[in-house]
Amino acid sequence: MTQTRTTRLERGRSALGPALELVHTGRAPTRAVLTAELGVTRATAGAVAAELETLGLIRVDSRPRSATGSQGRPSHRLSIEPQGPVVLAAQVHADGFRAALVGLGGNIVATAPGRMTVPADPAHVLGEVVRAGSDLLRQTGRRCLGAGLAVPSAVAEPQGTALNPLHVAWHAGAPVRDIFTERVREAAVFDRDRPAPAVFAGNDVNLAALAEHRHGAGRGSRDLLCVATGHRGVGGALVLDGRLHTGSTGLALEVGHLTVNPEGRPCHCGSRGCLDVEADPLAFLTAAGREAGPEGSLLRQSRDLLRDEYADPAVRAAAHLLIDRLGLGLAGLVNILNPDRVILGGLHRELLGSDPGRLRAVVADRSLWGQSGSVPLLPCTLDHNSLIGAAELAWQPVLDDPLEALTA
Amino acid sequence: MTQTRTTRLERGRSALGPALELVHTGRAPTRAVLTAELGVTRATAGAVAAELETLGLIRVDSRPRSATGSQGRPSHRLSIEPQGPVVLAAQVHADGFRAALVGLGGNIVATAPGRMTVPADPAHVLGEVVRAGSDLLRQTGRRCLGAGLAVPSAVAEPQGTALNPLHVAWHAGAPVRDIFTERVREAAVFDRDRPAPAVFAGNDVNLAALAEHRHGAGRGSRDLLCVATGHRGVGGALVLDGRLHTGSTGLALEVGHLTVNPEGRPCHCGSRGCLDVEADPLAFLTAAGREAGPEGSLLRQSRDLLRDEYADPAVRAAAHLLIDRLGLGLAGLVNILNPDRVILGGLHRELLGSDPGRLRAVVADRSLWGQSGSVPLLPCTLDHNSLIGAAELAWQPVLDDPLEALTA
DNA sequence: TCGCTTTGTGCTCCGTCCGAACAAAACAGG
DNA sequence: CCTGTTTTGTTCGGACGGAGCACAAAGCGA
Repeated sequence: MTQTRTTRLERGRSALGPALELVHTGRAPTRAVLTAELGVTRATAGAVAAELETLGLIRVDSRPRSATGSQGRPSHRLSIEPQGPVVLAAQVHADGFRAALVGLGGNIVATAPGRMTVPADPAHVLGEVVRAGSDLLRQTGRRCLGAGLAVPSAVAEPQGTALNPLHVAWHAGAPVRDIFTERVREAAVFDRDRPAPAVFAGNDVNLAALAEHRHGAGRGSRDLLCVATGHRGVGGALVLDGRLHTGSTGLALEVGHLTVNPEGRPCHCGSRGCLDVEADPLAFLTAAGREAGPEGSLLRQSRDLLRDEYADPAVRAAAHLLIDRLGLGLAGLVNILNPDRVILGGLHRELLGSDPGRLRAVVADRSLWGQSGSVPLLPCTLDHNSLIGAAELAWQPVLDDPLEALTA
Repeated sequence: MTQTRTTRLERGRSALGPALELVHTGRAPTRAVLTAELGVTRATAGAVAAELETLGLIRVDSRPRSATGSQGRPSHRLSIEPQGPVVLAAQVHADGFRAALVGLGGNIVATAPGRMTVPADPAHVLGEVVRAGSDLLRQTGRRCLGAGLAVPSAVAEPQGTALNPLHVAWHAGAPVRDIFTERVREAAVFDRDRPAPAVFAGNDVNLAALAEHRHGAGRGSRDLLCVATGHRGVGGALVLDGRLHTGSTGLALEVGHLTVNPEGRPCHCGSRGCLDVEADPLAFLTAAGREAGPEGSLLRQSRDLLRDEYADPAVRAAAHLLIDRLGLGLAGLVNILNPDRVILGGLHRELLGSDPGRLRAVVADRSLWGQSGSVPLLPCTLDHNSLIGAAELAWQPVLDDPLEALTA
């Protein structure tokens, strides 16, 4: 009897995956740098780069367009193949969705927005999302290697269900990953002659953090904390060693119920003064004495207020109040997670911009150890970071083992 | 010119390390299981086991003492070589220290306690520790492959300094790792003809968690949270995928300043009602209306009280109060970290034992998502878990690459 | 005793990457 | 323009870890 091999240590034994990841994240602009980053010989790096080019994933330019200025033979330049394959990425938000085709390197190749004025059930919304995506695929004629979805809700793993999809009026526990998978398969978006790739879904803040880690403000971080607020509530995410930390059931970094104001208003969780109700756009508008508009416009409304009426003492006071509460929450998270960098998205990004010194001071004051207190606070820098993060999820199998993903 | 190799992807390319780790943690009792766990062929597993035996680390018994009951040829049994090499492990606590020689598998081969009645500076204490350890080595004649130290303080990385060594009256920022390293090198504890191995230091709760993960209540967990209290303050630790998560500067899981009682007593951190002052032995004794003894006996005093006088309504009320506060803190941590298991040490272990239902209910009630609420809460099971954890730290290089660590 | 099942062992083969020698492409200086 | 220097790319042989296969060994059950 022959032996049954249980593939366990099998994943990505060659340097192909790491090499692609280096080009993907822009850390290997030339073959010489790739050689150094991989820690292999020039011969190996050359073979690896050639194979990735053969697979149609990267481009190797032997004619460097510009002299580097340094001595020696110029190295071949490496870049993502602009006509290469894409993945289907989508983001669902309070009042609509956005579908896109995203290439390696976080390049958005094509994108299409969609609006939904009435709350619609997930099956309908995701059907529209996939229809928009497959339209884009037909128009561009690209090959599609995977699909990823960002939703404004915690996503339970391994089920792939949306647990608190507040903004989109779906029922708690909606199996968004399975629905999305089904719609994508129906649309016949992938190569017909090969096994269909896995389809992914994740929380939008988590995916924003992942995208920022690979292509934005989080580049180079080994221990990245991201905190962001959209319209209601506060979300968090942690990227450890380049991988999203989702916890054992996908529910890690649900930071909304940290206590930041013991005398604060009651929260639906039973406590009071939670970050969720003390540091989101609604809290900001209330603190500034403004009337809150419809749910899907709270972020825009807050952002406009902060930018256009910062001279108004009430607005400034509200900003300071939110900064202080956010700072308290961040300090608690820094004490627990000890990240090497913190990036802020949504309204928190604007608050940081409005008074960086104040927020840094609060965090430094309330987190232990001066060293942790000096953790850098940075704004998110990518447009559509959740969308790009959804694409990262879909690209991951290719990054892990390009050969397997493309030919096996 | 020949190429300069920068060793980067070099670590542990063969299956030797993973195999040793499986035997070390008891997950590979036989060669057949080892084959399955490694996901390699029987031939490879056989070669690997033989090599580990040659290195003197494990024992391969071809004569199984007991029939397995199942059909087929009985597999060779694998076990840690009882006469194999050891590491020097030590733990410093409020009123003394303990030195030990620890083999693979978490086996304490020899141990020696030490007492210090007056606060002593770290250089003196660690000198005594190493003296005790090298005495043990001389008595047993074992080969020593590394050294690890557990201290009741956060340890900053990569400096290896003790940031808040409250119980031992050392100055904040004492370079304990360097001092320990120096003393160990002076004592000529390692093989003379080989480069001296690295020496490690870590926080005692962190190391307890690591030990429990490999040999105790945390076995098999991928996402283990540990919370414990000794005499004063509360410590936390997280073991992710079998590795201690220390954060970017070693200060992760400083959980003492989570707010668990908004109206609580002020804490030195500037806030009030912190876990540190609301859920440690001192808080328990105070709540029970008892006079607190000397610092180094608070845990014993609390434990005795809980065991012997639980009938006393004041004691029971104090226990319930602490359980409620601890539960609030655990719920916050569960929301942030989403562990698959929580283990409790020190007084928290006893509190769990005194009323498991109450603590589980509080955590379930205050952590989001019923699913996370049902995260298992378990007591620590190992004696001297910090000590064994310190040994784990010292064993890690051997587990990562046995060949390199033993012969290179 | 004879199958049946499971595990251990001895070979060959293959893929990945190292190491070294050599070639190519730039710059600097005369 | 030519030459040496520097840096990078290329080619080829070989080491090494592990797969795959055939066969042997060691237990159970009838």
